[in-house]
Formats: sequence, C-alpha cells, structure tokens
Amino acid sequence: MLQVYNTLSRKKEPFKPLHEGEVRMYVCGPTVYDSAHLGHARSIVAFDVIRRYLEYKGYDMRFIQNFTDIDDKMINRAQEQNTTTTKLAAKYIQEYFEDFDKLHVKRATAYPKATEHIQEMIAHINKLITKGFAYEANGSVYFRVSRFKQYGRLSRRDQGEEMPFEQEDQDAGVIEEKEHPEDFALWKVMKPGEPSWDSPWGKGRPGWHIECSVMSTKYLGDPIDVHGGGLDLVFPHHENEIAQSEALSGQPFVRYWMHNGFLTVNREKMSKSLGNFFTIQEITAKYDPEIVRLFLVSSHYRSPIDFSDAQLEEAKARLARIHNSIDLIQRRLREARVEEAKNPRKPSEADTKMWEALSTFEHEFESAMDDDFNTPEALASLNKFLTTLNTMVVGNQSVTAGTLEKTFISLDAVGEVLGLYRERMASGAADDRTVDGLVKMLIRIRDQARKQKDFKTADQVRNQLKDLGIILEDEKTGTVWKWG
RNA sequence: GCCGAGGUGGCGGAGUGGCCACGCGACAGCCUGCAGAGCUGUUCUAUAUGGGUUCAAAUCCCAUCCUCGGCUCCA
Repeated sequence: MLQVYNTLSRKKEPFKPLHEGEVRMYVCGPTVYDSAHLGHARSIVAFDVIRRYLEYKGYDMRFIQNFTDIDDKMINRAQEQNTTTTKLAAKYIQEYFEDFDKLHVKRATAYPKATEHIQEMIAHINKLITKGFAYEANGSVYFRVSRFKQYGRLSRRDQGEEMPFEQEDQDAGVIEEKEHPEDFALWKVMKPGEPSWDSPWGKGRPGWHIECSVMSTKYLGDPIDVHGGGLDLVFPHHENEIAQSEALSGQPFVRYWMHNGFLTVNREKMSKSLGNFFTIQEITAKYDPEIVRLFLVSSHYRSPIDFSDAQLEEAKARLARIHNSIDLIQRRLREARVEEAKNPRKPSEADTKMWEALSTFEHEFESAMDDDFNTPEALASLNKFLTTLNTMVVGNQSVTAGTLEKTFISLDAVGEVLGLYRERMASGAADDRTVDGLVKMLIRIRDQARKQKDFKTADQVRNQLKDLGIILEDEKTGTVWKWG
C-alpha cells in the first residue's frame, strides 16, 4: 500500500486518489524569466519519479504543470533586455523543454500559462469579492486573510503573527491600501509601461498565487489529489492558494500536499539571489544528463541534497556499474538465444535462483517506492539484484534465455520508473551487424595470437580497436566487445 | 523572535526498538598473459553530546550543543 507524506498533516498517509484508478496532480512550475538551474531539476525530477511510479502502479495520470509568464520578475527582465514578457517567456519555455527532455522528464498532460487564463482569474476574483473574501483598493484587489479562519494551517502559522522585520519590497502605497499587512494581492493595478489586461477594476495583472488556484481547478477539478512543489512554496504561495480556493468552494482544495527538499551548494540553498546556482545547461555540458538524474534520485525527495563535483563523480561511477550489468545481460541473452536455437534447454537450478532473486528485487523495489517514494532504498534493491545477476551471469551461463528475458523486462520496468538506463538497454539490441561481424573477426585473429603467446599482436589489436571506441574484454567464456 | 527539518562509517546515503542497508573511495584476495569487468573480504565495535526507559535503542523520553531552511521573489 502506497504511503505518501502529506505536508498538511506532517504524516505519511495511505494514498487513495479521489477517482478510482486515476490520479490528478498539479505541480508548480517555474517563472520563465531565466534558465532553469539544478534546483529546479531537483523538484521537476522528484515529481517526475512520483508520476512515473504512480503510472507503474497502474493509475492514469492527469498531470498539470504551469508556467508563470507574468509577474514582477518577468516584467523587470523584459525591460532589462528590451523585449516583451511574451518573447521572454517563449524563449525560456523552449529552453525548459530542451533541458528537461535531456533529463528524461516525461511531459505533463498540459502546461498552462498564467496569461492564457486571465479571464478565469478575473471571474474567480469577482466571486471572492462578492462573498466578502476580497476587496478592491485603488485598482488592486486583495484577499482578506482575516475572513479565512483556517489561514496558516498548511504552514503552521498563527494568524496575525508579527514579522520581526520590515517588508521593504512593498511600496508604502501598497501597505497603506491593504486592510492588513498579511492580505495578499489577487490583482495588481497597472504601473506605467507594464503589460496589462482589462478588468472590472481597471487595467492590471493577476497576482502570483491566483493562477495556480484557477488553472488547477480548470484542468483537474476540485479537489485534486496531489499538489506539489518546492518546500519554499509552502508559505506563502500554497497557503494563499488554499485560501483563495477554499474560500469559494468550502471544501479541501488538495488532498495530498507534497513538497521536495532543497538542493544546496556548500550546504546553502541554491538560488538566484545567492548567486550560487548552476544551470542545467552548464551541468549537462560537463556530465551526462543520466548521471545528473541518478545523482538527483540518490536521496529521498524530501531530504536536502548537497551538490558538488565529487557527488557527480560518484554518480558517474554508480551509473557505470549499472550500465556494465546491462551490457552483460544483453550479451548473455544474445548468446543464450543462439545456443538454445540449436540445443533447446529446460530451466535448471540456476534459473530457480534467478527467479527468486528477481522476485525479491521486485518486492523490495515496490516496498521502497510504496514508502513515500523512497528512491535511495529502491536503488539499494537494484544494486543488490545486480550483484546477484553479475554473479550468476558472469559465473556460469546455465541460465536460460527465457529467464534472462524475464530479468530484462523487470529491469526495464524499474528503469522506466526511475527514468534511468533504458537507453542503454535499447542500444545493445541495435548493434550494427557489420561492425559486430568485423569486430568478431578481429577477436578471432587476436585469439590465435594469444594462443601462440604473441601478446604483442594481441595487445595491438585491442589497443587499436580502443582508439576506434571499441573495448575488448576477455571473459572466461570468450572475448566480448562493447562501445567505449 | 516565531515555525520547520536535520546531525549516521574516509565520503554519499537508507533505516522508528533486537538481524542486514546500499553505494563511492581505499586496500587485499579470486579470476586473468596483462588490462578491464565481475565476485569475495577488509576499512565498518558508524549512528552530535550527556542522561534516562528497556532484557535489548541509530530508532522511545529528557536536556544540551551544532547545522540548515521558511517567515521577502524562490523548485
């Protein structure tokens, strides 16, 4: 039974979606004013794995992720670059997809943008005003926090709590026109030169929080099963979403609130304001995206991960181990098929052992993932299984092709959930036949040299092939080759 | 100030009462003409500190110290 940690209750809860067999999930996406950095990847990959595991469990996913394409940062950046917010958004949305395709993040069902839902937001705000949950002041509209009793429930804050510091980012005018300092903007009056939309309160633009309430409900209904995002969104963003949505609906907006932990650099949060961020493009130029992904899923999604080159080097070594095992099983499978075409075989004791290991692996993998998507433990189960697999497959070849095929299918399913190593599994099958034939011919020549103790020639063959990107490895049962 | 998360071996990182993570690194052995891969073992009497509960604690309780995060745009 899948257990999910719910930020609202601060507990793991059994997961039961509202609609049988279907999960509706919304994740807060980025504001598209700049390149995505590794901190974004942390969040996006975490929810990608969650999504993939829910699919593994057989649920149909309706998964929405928004792009915030209008806010202060968008406006400022567009002005700096002498462009429009629309162009700016288009540029970074395109880049976003390039980055996350590389990281093997599956596409969401849809990626709605704030600017495409202005009318719905206005309608929502209007209803809030009618019901007394919001008020207009000088062309802006604010949510009246004091009217919403449960405010602060998600972030565990008391209403009216005093802040020990000044809220300097807001104009004196804004502070003055609000009934209470904690009231937040639903609609912001237009300032000169800013993009704006017509509304019953004059020209302006939506506040940040309202888009998620409106788009979530539009695409997924109310309530939804899962709403996710980074830990830093708990307050004020998600708290405000709850207020805006539940004030109208009178029922819980979200059934499971899920938040991922931060990615840190030298144990400090990676963020633009600290200037300690690395973009996904920078990292993937240096490390294969699959290594980056393995690094990201190597700790639990709620834990902090500290980023460093040493960490990525470790992930690289760990990925190599996984790739080696996959190469191994692929080769053995090919061989076993050829052999068994000539001499059909029945499963032996070795096969029984493999089936047992396989069933243990599947069971351990699922219990790990059922426990609030515990990917490090899931990877541990994979590692354990790979050790058994390596021992069996390197040690003897008595396992039948059928067993190897079963193994392959299981590994593939797990790889699909984690978003790892599936390309490696696919690539082996597509080895070029001519190359394979040529390399095998050279292996036979080298074998003759080795038998005659002519190691000079043997090494020459191996070294020259290595220069061409082909690695020869001598195994008990003969020499095999792979792309280096 | 208020709220929250956490301190596990050389490193990363799981684990909510008894057994065991898992990996990376290092070293050794097996295999090998050599190399690689793989396997085995060692590093490993690891669980911030001090008390307490218990037959038994990384895990429960109390206290202390330390780190990080949120409270302001943030994944």
